[in-house]
Amino acid sequence: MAELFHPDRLQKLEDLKASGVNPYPAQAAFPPSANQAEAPARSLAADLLADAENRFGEVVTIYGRVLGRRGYGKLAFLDVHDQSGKIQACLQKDLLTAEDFALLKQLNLGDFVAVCGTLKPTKVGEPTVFGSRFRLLTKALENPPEKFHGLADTELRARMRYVDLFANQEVREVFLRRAAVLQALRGVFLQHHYAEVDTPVLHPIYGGANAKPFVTHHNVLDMDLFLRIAPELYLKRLVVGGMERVFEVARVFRNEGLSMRHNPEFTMIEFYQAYSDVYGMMDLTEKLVVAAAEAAGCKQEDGSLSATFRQETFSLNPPFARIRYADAFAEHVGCDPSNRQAVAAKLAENKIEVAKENSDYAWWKAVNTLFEEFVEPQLRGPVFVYDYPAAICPLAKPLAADPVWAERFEFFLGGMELANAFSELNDPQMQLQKFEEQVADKDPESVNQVDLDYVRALAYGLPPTGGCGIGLDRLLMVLLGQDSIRDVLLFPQLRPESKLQA
RNA sequence: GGGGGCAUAACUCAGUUGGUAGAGUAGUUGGCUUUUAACCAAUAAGUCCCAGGUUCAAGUCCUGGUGCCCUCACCA
Repeated sequence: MAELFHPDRLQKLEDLKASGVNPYPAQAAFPPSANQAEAPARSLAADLLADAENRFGEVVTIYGRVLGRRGYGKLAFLDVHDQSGKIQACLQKDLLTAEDFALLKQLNLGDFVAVCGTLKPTKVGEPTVFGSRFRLLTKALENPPEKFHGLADTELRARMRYVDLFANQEVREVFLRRAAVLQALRGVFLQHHYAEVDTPVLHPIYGGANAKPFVTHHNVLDMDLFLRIAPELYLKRLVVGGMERVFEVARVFRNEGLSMRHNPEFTMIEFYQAYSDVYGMMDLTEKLVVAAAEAAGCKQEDGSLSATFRQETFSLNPPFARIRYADAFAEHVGCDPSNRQAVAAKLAENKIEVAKENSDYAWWKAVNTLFEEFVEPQLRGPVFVYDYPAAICPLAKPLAADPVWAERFEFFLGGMELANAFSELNDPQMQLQKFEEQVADKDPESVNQVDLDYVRALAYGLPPTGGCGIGLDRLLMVLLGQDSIRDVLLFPQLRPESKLQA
C-alpha cells in the first residue's frame, strides 16, 4: 500500500473545510433550520422499497454510503447503500440550494450522505428519493473497490473485511445471517430453560478435548496459562453446583494447522443438561440444527429445509438418520469393529499402525482411523452416529450393557463432524483412571496433566447429565453454503501485512 | 512442515520470443436534467511483492525469501 490516504481525496477534504463543510459531523440528522421543515426520521432502503408504491409522495430521509453515481451536469443519481440494501437518490439543481449543489460536485464514491426528499418513481419506475436536502456525513479518503467486480482477491477480502462487507452485499448477508442463527440457537436454549454462562478462557490446566493449546503468561501471578481448547470441564462443574441446564457460546483456541475447515480460534456451542443423556442431546441437537437452518434461510418455497454446500444439496428435515458406530463401520469397512483379527487385517492392509502395544486407547484409536478414512467420507448427513468405542471417549459413560462402547454420538453433515455429545461420565474413580491412562498414552510433546479439581468436583456428585458441543462455524458453512471456514469468520487468522506495518 | 500455483496502478485484469509499463473501473478537470457497469473529451497515477543472479538489456529467465490460495500432514 503506497499511500494510506488518496492524495486527490485529501485535497478535496481541504476544499470542503475551506468552504465551511464539516467532513465528519457528529450527528447524522439534518440540523434544524428556520426556513425548512424538520426532516423525518431515517428510513431503511429495504423498508422503502418494500412498500414503495404506497409511499410515493412521502418525504423521507435516508442515510448510507454512496457506491454509485451517474451525473448529468445539473442532476445526479446516487446509489445509497445501507445495511438493508440500496436505494437510488436523485439530486437536481432545481431542488437544492447552491451550497448543496456545490457539495454534490465534491462528492466521491464511498462517502456517507444523508438525503431528505420525496419518494417518487423515476421515468422507468424505480423508487427514488428526489432530494431537496442533502448533507455529507463522512468523507472517505480511499476509493471503494471496482464497482462491477467488487473486492475479489480472497486475501484482501479477509484482510480488509470492512471493505468486503460494504463492497459485496452477499458477504454482509452471510454475517447478518450468522447473527440470526446465533440468536435462534439462544432462543431454543431459553425455551428449554437453559442459562447462558461465561466460563474462563484462561485455563491453568487444559482439557475437555485433544488439541494443542496456546500458552500465555500471567505476570503478577507468575504462572503460565492456556487458552481453552474446550469449555467442557468448567461447564460440568456448574452442573455439579446445581446449575442444571447451562450453555456457552465459547470461543476456543487450538494451536494447530489452518485449513478450509480449521481456524486457530473458532466458536463452539456447548450445552449440558442434568437428568438428560446422549439421546436427549440428540433430540435437542436436532432442534438446534433445524432452528439454525430456518434462521439461515434454508427454508424452501415448499416449506422444506435444505442447504447446498459444495455442490451438494442436503435435506435438513427432521428426523435425522441415526446409525450405530459399529453398524456404520461394518457397512463401509467390511468387518465388525469388535472382531480384533479382522480389524487387524484391515489395519495392516491400509498401513495403519497401532501406536502402542497393549494399549486399549492406541488400539481403538487405530480402529477409529479406519472409521475416519472409510466411514466419515460416506456420511453425507445429516446423520447421528452413536455408541462410540469407550476407549477413545474418556469423558463419556460406558454402556451398561456393553462397556466396550460408550454413550456418545457425533453428528455429521456435509462430510464434516459438526457435533459431539456424551452421557457424561460421572463416576469419579473411573474418570480419574481414564485421565491417567490418557496422560500416559499421550505423545511426549503434548504436555498434559490430570485435572484433579475436576475429579474432585465429580466426587461431590455430578447427576446423570447429557452434554454436547456444536462447531458453530462449520455448521454455518453448510447452512450458508460457504466452502471455507474463512468465509463465515469475520476476521480469519492471517499473517500480518508486512508492507503496511513496516 | 512437504508438494503445486499465484503476486503488475486504489480495484478488476492484460503484458507476445527478454527490448521504453498497458486497459477498464475508481480519481482529477470540462460537458450533459431520468440514469442504473450512463455517456463524451482531457488528465494524473507504478518499489511490476522483496533481495540477489544471468544478460548489452529482466515485469518476463534463475536462486533465495515474504504473503496468499490449493493440497497433504497435524487436527476427538
